[in-house]
Amino acid sequence: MPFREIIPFAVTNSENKILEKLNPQQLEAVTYTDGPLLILAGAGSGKTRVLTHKIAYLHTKFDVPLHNILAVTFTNKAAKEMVARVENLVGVSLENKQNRWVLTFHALANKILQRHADRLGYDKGFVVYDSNDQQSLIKKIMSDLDIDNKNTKPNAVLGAISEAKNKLISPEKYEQGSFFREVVSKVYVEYQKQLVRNNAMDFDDLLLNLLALLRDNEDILKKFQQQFQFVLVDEYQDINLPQYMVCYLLAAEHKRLFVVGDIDQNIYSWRGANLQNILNFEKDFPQAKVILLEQNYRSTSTILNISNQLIKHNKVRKEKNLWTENEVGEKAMLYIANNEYDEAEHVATNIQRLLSEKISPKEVAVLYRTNSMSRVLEQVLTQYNIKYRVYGGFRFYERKEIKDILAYLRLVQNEKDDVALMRIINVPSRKIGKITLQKLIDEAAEKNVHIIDVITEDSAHSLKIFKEVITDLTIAHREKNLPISKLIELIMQKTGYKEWLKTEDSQEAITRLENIEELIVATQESEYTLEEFLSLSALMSQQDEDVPEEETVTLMTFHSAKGLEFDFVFLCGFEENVLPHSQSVDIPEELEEERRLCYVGFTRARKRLFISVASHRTAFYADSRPHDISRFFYELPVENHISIQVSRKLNQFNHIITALREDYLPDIVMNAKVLNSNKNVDREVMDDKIFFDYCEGDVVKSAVFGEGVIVKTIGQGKGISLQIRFRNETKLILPKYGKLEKVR
DNA sequence: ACACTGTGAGTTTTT
DNA sequence: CTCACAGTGT
Repeated sequence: MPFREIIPFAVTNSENKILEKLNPQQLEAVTYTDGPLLILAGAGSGKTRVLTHKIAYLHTKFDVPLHNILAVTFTNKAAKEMVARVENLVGVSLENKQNRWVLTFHALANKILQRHADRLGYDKGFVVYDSNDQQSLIKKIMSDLDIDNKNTKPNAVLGAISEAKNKLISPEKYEQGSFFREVVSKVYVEYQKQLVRNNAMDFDDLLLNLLALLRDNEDILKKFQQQFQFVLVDEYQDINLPQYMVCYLLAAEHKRLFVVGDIDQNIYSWRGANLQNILNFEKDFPQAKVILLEQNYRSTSTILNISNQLIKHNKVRKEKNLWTENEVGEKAMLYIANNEYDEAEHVATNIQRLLSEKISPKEVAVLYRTNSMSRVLEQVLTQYNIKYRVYGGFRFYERKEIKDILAYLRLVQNEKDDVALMRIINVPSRKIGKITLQKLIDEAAEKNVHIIDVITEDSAHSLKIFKEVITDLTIAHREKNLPISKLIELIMQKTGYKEWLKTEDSQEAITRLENIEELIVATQESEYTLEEFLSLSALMSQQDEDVPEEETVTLMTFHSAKGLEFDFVFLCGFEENVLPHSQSVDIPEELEEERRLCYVGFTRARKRLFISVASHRTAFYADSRPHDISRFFYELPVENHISIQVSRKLNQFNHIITALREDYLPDIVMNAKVLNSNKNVDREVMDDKIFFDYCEGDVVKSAVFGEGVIVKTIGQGKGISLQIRFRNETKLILPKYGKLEKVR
């Protein structure tokens, strides 16, 4: 029976508040309750709004208790925001975490499993292993199995195992077929065994175990199916197979599964997110209703047109037509820089200009494809005195000292946690070296017990002391029921960690102490049990940390920008082999993902887009290499949408300019000094190759061939060609085409 | 046990 | 180039 017929209510005032200001499609999406619903929500079309209003609507109109509504997101940040917005709408606090079911997939799994893990053979207080813990366990296993970790890298093995897990392939069913897969297969079996032995789950296990729990325990499944009368899922395009199955199972009873997603914003398929789940929604749920949210409230029509044109080139998608009533706004700017420093200076000067126009730095974001690109930007922004914050770098909970303290806490809570023990048995130094530890590991493996168990009366003094400390802490925790902050202080004291850092007396040690102090303060306010705190800290990322609201510009990767929006967005490195990334250009599916990534970048901007290209870029070890403009450029509407500007440091024979000028000449604004290059040549232009006085015997450096000596010069000025002897070969080079630097 | 040196590898990363 | 780690030397 359709849900709305069960409990008809009159329209109330609060309901009005919830439903007003929604457009017709949003209204339909919010009020539809009859069955499975797929909401295809374009960028900036009010997807979070629909989700939160839907929860509020169900609660207010039908009196559905909030704990009967499950809302799943991918990030803590999204969950947090959703909670805040629902609270605001219904005027009720969702404070009670027991009854709050607006959370991430992993938090959902953790919450259910902490209650029922015994059904799967785990103890109650299992711990969650983060990627660092995973890595150390894999390394330990590979060393146990005598696998050479030079040729087979632990990280690659871990990746393969995770991939298998996401495809629901168990260790037993893992197909071998190659040397690498053989290794993975062996490690996988052992890895899984040891996780269970350590009473630990990795991120993938959380989902797999939740799935197993629901699949194999009718009573538990029924209980949650009945509890969750409504299941809402955010970012459905990013869902993987286990997540999909969890949703399917939980919603099987009431069939009220409401999912929101945007195929064009799937950028995590390399982590197991599978577009098929959203593409097949209507097949999986034949009675499903589909609603398209196509009105964009975020960006200018210029930005939207550019984005739409780009994403049209993808084959794997569902056609939609994102439109807006917003104004046309300013044209996007495409800046062609000489190199990455030039690019960064362009970014910095433009930010400076924006800030001088009283624009808040919080409304400015600088996006790039790879983290390594942030270095030059940071350097130049610092020079320009522009305050910035790099989003996504190190997580607080990933700092060494924090992980050490957490490892102690974990050991106190679960002495089976061998990975935690291995981490801190010699931190601070107790003169327990690799050899000693390896002996313990081997002995434990032999007797099939945990490392701590093989430390006995007969063990070395240092080992006994260590075990004693852990036992003391455990007793203190169990019997005195200490709050976590007090327990951390006790750990600092008893383990000598505090003493160790204090005697070190370096700036680094001081920072570490401060970080631990911060952790103590943070835990003072929480009422979590140790168990809850530990799983929570593993499921936390830096995006969730409460960073004091500062007036700074934001730097981040395209990936981390998803879900955010800014008035002004700078997209750096709009180049072949950067965006699309070199490792994606040959694979059609990955190329489409790169295009989606670019689309995500574009659609972050509300008011104006600044795109930049560096005609030369230094990557890692290599010399500065010529880069071509991204193929995506040729997919954009340039006329009326993009104004192209060229750095004064470039000459008109630059490879990018030559490639572009026929088509785009009218749009290109070359710097006057370059166009009038014969007069008034300034230093920057002098530095550039075509005005160079080349002589025989000069040593020059080519980006492609390295250093060489000029053997012969032919011609003069711009048209000069040079015969150059490089290390292994002699080449005829026309300096106007390739980058050539004078060495001496 | 620890410090030093040489080698190799280096997209993206919601949890 | 720069970081991480394995291997060597004291």
